[in-house]
Amino acid sequence: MVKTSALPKYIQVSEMLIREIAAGHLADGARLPPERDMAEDLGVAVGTLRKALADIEAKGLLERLQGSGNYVRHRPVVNSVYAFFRLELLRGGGLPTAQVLSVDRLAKPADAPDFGPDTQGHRIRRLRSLDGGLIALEEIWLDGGQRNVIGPDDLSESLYHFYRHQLGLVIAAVEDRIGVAAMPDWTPAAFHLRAGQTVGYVERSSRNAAHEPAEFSRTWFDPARATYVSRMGKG
Amino acid sequence: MVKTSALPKYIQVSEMLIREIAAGHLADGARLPPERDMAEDLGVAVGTLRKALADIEAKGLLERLQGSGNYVRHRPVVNSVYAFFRLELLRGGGLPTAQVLSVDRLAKPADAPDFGPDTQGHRIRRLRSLDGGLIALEEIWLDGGQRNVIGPDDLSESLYHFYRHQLGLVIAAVEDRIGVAAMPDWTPAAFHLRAGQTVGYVERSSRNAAHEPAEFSRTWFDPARATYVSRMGKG
DNA sequence: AGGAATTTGTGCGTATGTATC
DNA sequence: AGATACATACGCACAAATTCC
Repeated sequence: MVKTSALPKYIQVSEMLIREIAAGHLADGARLPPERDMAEDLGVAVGTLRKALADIEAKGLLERLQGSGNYVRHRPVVNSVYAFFRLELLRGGGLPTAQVLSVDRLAKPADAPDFGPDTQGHRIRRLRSLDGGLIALEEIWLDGGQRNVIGPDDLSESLYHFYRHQLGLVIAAVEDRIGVAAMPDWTPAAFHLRAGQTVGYVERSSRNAAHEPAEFSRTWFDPARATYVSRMGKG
Repeated sequence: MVKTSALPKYIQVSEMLIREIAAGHLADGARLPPERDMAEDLGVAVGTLRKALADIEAKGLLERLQGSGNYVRHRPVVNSVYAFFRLELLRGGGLPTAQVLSVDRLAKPADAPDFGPDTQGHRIRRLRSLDGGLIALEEIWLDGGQRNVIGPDDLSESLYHFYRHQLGLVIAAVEDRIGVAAMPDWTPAAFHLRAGQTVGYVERSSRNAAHEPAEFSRTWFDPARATYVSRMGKG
């Protein structure tokens, strides 16, 4: 029995449009076609498209003006609890993208905190960029029991949609520990920093809705190009 | 010519419900009637009510659970935003103390972001410890208009007690930017690190209840002894 | 200046999907 | 397994804001 359970249409549409913006196909300031035309082209109802556009607006990538149109605004993508913890360019903002380097099923590292019952884990290594410039290296660990096999193709744009819909995992709480560390020995040649260099370092532990450890990650970021931002409170 | 143009229904509904919650007519944890029943009672369409409920949820006063119901969440104010941001020993925890080094009224530094209208500011420099061991240097700036004179004796252990009771200042939101920097040139001889050494660095901007910039601080911490911790989410 | 055309916002009703109890 | 309740999706009509002739 196959469990398909596709994402809601309005999310498919909003992610597609966000990718279009991120890829530069929709330039900053560009005006989208009228909603009714777009909806017809995409084969969805106007209300569905409007919900997608409202999502994109909430992420700060779109400005919607009654009587005028929908305008692309290049800004950082924001979602859920992760809105409060993110890497930004030193001047603020930056459009984030990520590239998966490898996905492996390995024994858990001894120095990692608990993130599930299994003795093995899935290790995902990613290169992270802001506005197209490399700014961080990232290693994410998921418990081996979550799934037998994960391939790079499973991880499209949004890691958290993969968690949510492929693993049934909803991140309910995160704790970040920020400090200073040396770049790891797997730093790719493409990166502008070398193994051993001192950089900013973030260790994250995530918990699922039942408050059980579910994810562990470490991020090494270039403090000359990016800063780590936490926000809390109103507005 | 009078322009009446009543507010949209969904806003009228959400404001009415928010007043009900604020007045205590809807207790914390209370479950609202099913959406169809409420919509009928209020004389609006289900979609309109749902839009109102989504607004209230966005304000944090309501939790919407598919298949279960809509639940009132009475959270007047987050009383301690600082609970989520703190320095800890590497092994976790540690009892925090602070020692005021100096308090001066000076022209604001050029590289500081906005923290009030005045051209001068109060600069507080502190040594911070965990379990008695020095772990950080801190510099806090308050707007000069807050008060004419601040002496070291005004600042006992709790800086936020001083803000609250002496200045009438309630911190409603904070943003932290974390990275790597060099120890400043005013590093006291008593500290175990020297000026110029690379350490962890936090810049904090705080806002008062009116969302106006109110405080600015920078903290240099020893990454070999302490880590900066952010928490977000349930639990 | 003004009015028509365009475009997004609001509101309604209904059918179906999905999670919870 | 069935009932309940919220989520998604569709389509339509009209209002409000902007733009353009």
